[in-house]
Amino acid sequence: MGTTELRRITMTPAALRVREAAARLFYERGIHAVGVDLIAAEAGVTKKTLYDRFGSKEQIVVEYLVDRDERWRAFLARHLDAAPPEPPARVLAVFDASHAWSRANGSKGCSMVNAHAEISDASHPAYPVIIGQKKWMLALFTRLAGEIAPDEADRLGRTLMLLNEGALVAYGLNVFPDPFGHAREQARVLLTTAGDRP
Amino acid sequence: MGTTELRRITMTPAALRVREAAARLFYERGIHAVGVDLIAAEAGVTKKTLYDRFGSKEQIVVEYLVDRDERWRAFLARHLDAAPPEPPARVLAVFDASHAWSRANGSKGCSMVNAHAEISDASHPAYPVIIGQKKWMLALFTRLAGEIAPDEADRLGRTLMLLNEGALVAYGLNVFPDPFGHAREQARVLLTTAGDRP
DNA sequence: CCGTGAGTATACAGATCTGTATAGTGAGCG
DNA sequence: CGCTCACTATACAGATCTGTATACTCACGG
Repeated sequence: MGTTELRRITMTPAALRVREAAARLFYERGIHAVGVDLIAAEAGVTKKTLYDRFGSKEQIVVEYLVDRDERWRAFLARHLDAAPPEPPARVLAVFDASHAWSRANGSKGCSMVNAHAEISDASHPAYPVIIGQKKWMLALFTRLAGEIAPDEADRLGRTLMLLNEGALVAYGLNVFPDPFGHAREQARVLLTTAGDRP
Repeated sequence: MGTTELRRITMTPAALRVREAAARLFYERGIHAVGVDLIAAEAGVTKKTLYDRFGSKEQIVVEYLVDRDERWRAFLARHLDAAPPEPPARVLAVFDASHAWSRANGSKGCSMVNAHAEISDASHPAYPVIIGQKKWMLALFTRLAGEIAPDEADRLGRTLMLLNEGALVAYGLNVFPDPFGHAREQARVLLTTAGDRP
């Protein structure tokens, strides 16, 4: 029931440097705009090594996105562990995590959404990774909302999802200042009125 | 005060076919993944003609996005003209327009957001077009919200913006069914409670 | 009737793309 | 010692990328 299966490539030090360089370049310039020669050069590695480890550029893309997904989930888990136990505060902690993540990882929006824009085929191995993260986020929001207003969990979870995704876009495109703060405040209001009239 | 200036290329029939083919290919496969040879072939035009009209691939990208922007604004204006004059109904008409537009134009999300993901340089001539459309949408939402609750126009406009952008992403990635319907309903609730307690 | 402009057809330049081949180095280990 | 493994260095294959050059057709307008 995991998000993906395979992906059993040995992460040698050189492979880690490749994934690191690819992650930065893919995110900043886009996947198709970055060639394997550049990735190898930035990683301080020959193309031979790169292909020995990953086998194809497509596999590098998959490793990039899977790693990004795992990092985000761990990052979010840390924020949730540090949050107060009250359910509404835990929801707000998700928006705080999104904000902190975006500030730390650059302002080009969501890696998954950006990758999706460059992948035409739904049979691409990176596809389930992208969709999986969004479904997982919706499930998380819905679960947290269910601890506040069980019979409105679906509606609230979806609304929180829209606010968070909207904030990610607004942050990346600099539409207005502090979109995560705004989304967080709107989420707070939403949960307050939902919890007050059960 | 217009969004852009130049863009004075003569749109001959062949040029129109080029822009049409490029628009479809760019949106479905991504900008960097599509070459000018393919665009010319799909448009039934030689590369000579393509370069005589546009001069560069970059210019084709700009024309693609400017045209998309103009089409969307005209499309939205038609929906707003057909909507009831009551301000809340006009806000909901924006979400209906987004829904109809997305249904008609494919499920790869927002052209502007996708293009932004592939453009690294902020000095790219397409940049102001992308940012311009989002700022314009925020201004529209804020103006419409101002006719309902003037002293909350900014807050409501921004929240409506997040709901709409979030729905665009959720629709493109198929996160849950009918995100525009959901966003529209949440907007309705938001405007009702805002209008009721001035 | 002659020039202009939009278009076709084809070939090519030079760079860059993904991916592979050959040959060799050096460290760890049984 | 000898084997494996991670890695370097270099060259190249074949395709595709953006962009240009040459030579031609055809319609229209002064």
